[in-house]
Parts: sequence; structure tokens; C-alpha cells
Amino acid sequence: MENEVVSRNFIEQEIDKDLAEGVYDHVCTRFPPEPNGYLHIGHAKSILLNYGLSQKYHGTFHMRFDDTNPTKEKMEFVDSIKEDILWLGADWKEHLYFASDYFDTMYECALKLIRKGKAYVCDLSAEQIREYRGTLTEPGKESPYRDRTVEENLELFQAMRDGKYQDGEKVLRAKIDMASPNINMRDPVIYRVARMTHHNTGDKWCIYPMYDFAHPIEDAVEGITHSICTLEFEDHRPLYDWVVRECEFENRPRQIEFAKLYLTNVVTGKRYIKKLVEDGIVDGWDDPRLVSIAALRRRGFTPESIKMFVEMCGVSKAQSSVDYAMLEYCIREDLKLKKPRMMAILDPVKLVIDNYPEGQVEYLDVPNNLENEELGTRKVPFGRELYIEREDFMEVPPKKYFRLFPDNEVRLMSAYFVKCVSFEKDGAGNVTTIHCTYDPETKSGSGFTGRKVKGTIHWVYAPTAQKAEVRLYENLVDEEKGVYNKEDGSLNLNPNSLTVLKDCYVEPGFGGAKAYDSFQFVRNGYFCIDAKDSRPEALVFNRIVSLKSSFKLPK
RNA sequence: UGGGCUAUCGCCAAGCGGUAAGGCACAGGACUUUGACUCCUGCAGUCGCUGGUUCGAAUCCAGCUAGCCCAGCCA
Repeated sequence: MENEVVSRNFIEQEIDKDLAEGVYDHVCTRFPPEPNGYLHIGHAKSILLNYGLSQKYHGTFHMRFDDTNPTKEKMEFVDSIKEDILWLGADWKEHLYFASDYFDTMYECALKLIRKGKAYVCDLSAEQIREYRGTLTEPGKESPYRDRTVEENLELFQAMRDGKYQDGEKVLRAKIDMASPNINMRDPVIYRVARMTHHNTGDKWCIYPMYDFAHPIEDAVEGITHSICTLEFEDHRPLYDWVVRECEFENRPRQIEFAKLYLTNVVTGKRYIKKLVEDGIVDGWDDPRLVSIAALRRRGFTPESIKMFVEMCGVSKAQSSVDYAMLEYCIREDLKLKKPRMMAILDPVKLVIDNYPEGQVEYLDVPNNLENEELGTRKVPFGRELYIEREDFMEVPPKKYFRLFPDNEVRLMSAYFVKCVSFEKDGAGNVTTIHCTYDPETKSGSGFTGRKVKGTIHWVYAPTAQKAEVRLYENLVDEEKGVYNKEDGSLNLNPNSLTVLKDCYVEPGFGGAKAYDSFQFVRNGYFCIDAKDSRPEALVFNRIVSLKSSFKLPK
């Protein structure tokens, strides 16, 4: 084992400090999504961070749906979120919670604040509240309803709960400080009326707590010690602490903020993705060009690769954007020893071995993964007529081109050496057939050492090759212009982000091989193949890695 | 002319007063039944800027600059 010194990220350092000082004697974290959309790679960071922390400190991890706003939430999302989190490996065990299960407690807390004179019912309209709030540079002014008596507030709040008011008619506000430089402290609304059926509590409530009020309560009642959230909530921390303190919870959770994970030139914003889906630019929330957890899974990413990625990115408070190349590195790294690799020809050209007996077929033992013998071998038919990749042959090779060209000899992977003797072209000048001769002595595995070749190419036996439709996806976003168009806020999309290759050939067995059930194809860092259509028989092409930085032709 | 936060290589990111880790990317080279993988090698005389404290500063102090977040009855 290496003696590597792994430094602790800043959150772990804070936790260490809390533990050392006796602020807490255990660690309890949570992942609290609002069920209003699909999870993406950015959420994975939060999930894995929170879950990882609970594991590292032998603590507890809670899964909690922050469903305090029925106007935005759907059960559909609850299910997809659960599926994604489980897939990522964050097991909440029996700790599955819904914020809506605490509505009674929250209501009690509100009552308590009212009795303490720390909350009041306000009749101002939304617009008036905005005006009274002041601006970033000017203090706000106090609501005329700010000094209602406790009794009046109690009565009014009860009436709010009883459905006596329409949406927007009255709200409950915390009485803090209208002159605070922190706008969140200027008497924030903590309860609003929303006559709407909630997916969990049905019609029991017509008033719902706001995030700033609900969240600290949720954390406190669950016994969360470290409430980890993203940077934009830093300004809310004083309010978070205020609620915990004023509601007199014994457990005082601590909020710690970290920077979100952004991928350079990748769209993660919900409203943008929603539009892409609605406009039919992508075919759903799991379109492989997106980075939702579902999309990554569909592309063949493994939970391990995502975990590796998240850990590699680290945790800090500096706003940052990670290179997509890092994500790709992780999936290559994870898959390279794990999965069988097959041969596939995306742009076929026929190769005929002139001295191979016509009609003869032999079944070669092909290793599933040269780097991992445990994955065994498979039988692959080989004969006189093959398909090879068009780019693996050049009539006039540039310097340092190792593959096939007239008079050059290469290895057909796992098979024989072949030497190009001639080739045919059609009227348009396209190569149609390449003629070779093979040397039986050079059979793979025979121990032949007589001579060496510099190139090894892929092939598929033509008579039994299966046709496949391969969809190549490219980053959706224009790299030159960046993600967003600054003028109108639109996205700079790459119009050629999807290429469908219809005449690809793959080895027979493609259709049935259960072993090949995860599929990933990363080409030049940007392409992938959609695993959805070929599931469950998808596979890892042999070229997954070799295409990473394929030979670049000189100009 | 408010408040909060951030600033270390192209991209992440360690560093916590003792003289700049690591990973990705990139570039060379070796090896090779995948031009992949693997393996070597190179890649911040400097830590946003300017001053100050100190024997010594990326680390402490002051002042600037730049970027991000905040004026939902969203989370």
C-alpha cells in the first residue's frame, strides 16, 4: 500500500473541529432535493459528498424530499430521484423522509414564534412586500401589520390555516430586522397560503412553509449535525441559525456551504434542459447529450466512474468549472479492466484475403479484454472476406502511418498478419475493396516471432457480420461560444451534435451476449454511443480506448 | 453607493509562517496483439495586484482589483 497522505477537504476539517470541540459527538448528513426535476452530475457531487461523509465518520445519512411547495413537485420526480441515488450507491437504509411529514411540527414552531412575538401575520400584497423590503443598498421599512398583538396573530394564523384566505392574501412573517444589510433577514415570509393538493399530504394543508423556515426545522428534528448545501445559501445561514435558535431546538445543526460542480460547456440549468426537451432538440431528460444521472447511466457510465470523478474534483468554496475530459478519463479508467471489448466497424470497407480458401471459416479465440484475462475469450468467425475501418487503409500513406497501405503488412487483431497487394476503386475514386494475402504462420497466439508489424487493425467477418445503427453524440454546446449567449440568454447549441451511422458492422453475438451489458464508447473525448436502443445487449467496443486520441493526419 | 463569498499551472485542487503536493489536459520517449493501456520524462522561480509585519509570507495585516451570489408568497 502506498503511504499517501490524503488531505481532508475543508468540510471534513470543520467536522473534525466540531467533533474535537465536542459540539457534536456524531455525524448525521442528508441529501434534501426538491422533487421538481431530474438529478444531474452536480447533484451527484452533493449526494456522494453527504453520503461519503456519513460513511467516513460512521454516522448516518438521510434521504429527504424537500417537498414544501406543492406547486412545483411531482411524484414522478420522487421516483426517479430515488432510483438515481440508489444507483449511485448512496443507501439511506431506513432513513427516508419527507419534509411534508413535518408540517405539524413546523406549524407548532410557527405558533411558538408568534407567541414569542417573533412572527406576525402580514396583509401586504406580494408587490407591497417587495416595495417595503427596500433594495440592496437601501434599508426596508416595517410593515404596518408588524405590531399586531400575539392574540391577533394567533387568530389570523389559525384562520390562514383554516382556509379563510385566498392565495396571496396573507402571509406569516418572521419579525427580525427590516434594516438588515442581509435581505434575507428583512422579516422573511415563512408561511404562505397555497390552496393546492400536495402529493403527500393531500388537502390537509392550505398553508405551506417557506424553505428558509422549513429547512432548519427539518434538519433539527432529524438530528442532522452538518447541513451541507451550496454557496448561494451562505446569505441564508443567519436566518437558518435564527430559526433553529428561536424555535429552541436542542439539536443545533450547522450549515456548511460548498461550491457547485459545473462542467465546462455543459448545460445543467433546469430551465434550459426543460426547453431542450420541450423543443425536441433532445429526446428526453435522459438524452445522452445531457449530464443527468439518467443520461450518464444510459451512456454507460458506471456509478464507480461518477464517484471517482466527484472525488477527483474535490470540494472547495471557489466557483469552478471542471473540464469534461476529466469525466471521460474516469469512465475510461473504470471500464478498461472491467468490460469485454468487441470489434466494430463504423465506416466499413471490404477487405479480401486472396490466398484464404473460399468458403472456409474458422472460429478464432479472441480475448475479451487483453488487460484482464479473467474476462476470458470468445469465438469469433474469420474468413476470406472481412470489413475493416475505412480509415485503416490509405492509398498514399503519410509519414508514420502504421496501418494498411499498398505493400504494407499489419496485424488483424487476434488473427493473422495481412499484406495489402492491391485495391479497387469506384468511379468516384472511393476505395471499394482491398486485396491482401495472409500468412498462416502468424496466427495470433501461435507464438510467431519471425517479424513484427507496427499496426493492428480491427475487422469483422463479412458474411456473418451484424449491421448496427450507431448514434454518435457530440457535446451539445458550442465550445467556441461557450454555453450561454450573453445577449439574449439563449444556448449556443452545436447543430451537428447527433450523427447516426447506419452501416456499421459488429461481430455476430452482438445481439445476444449478456455479458456485454454496459456500453460505452468515448471517441476523441466527445462521442458516445447510446446504450438505450441496444440494451441489454450493449457492449464495450474494443476501440473504446484506442479512439481516445486516434492518429491525427498531418495537413 | 449594501451585504456575503471567492482568487494557487489551460482545468480541478493541496497548502493553515519555514521556502509551491496531486489529478485532468498537453508535449516528448519506451513498450505494445488495439497509435489504447502501462511505464518513464517535461510542464507555477511563483500563489489576483500593491504595500506592510517578520530572519523568513501563497500563508498574518492594510488597501486595491476581478469574479460569483442576494431585492420569490421558489428551493
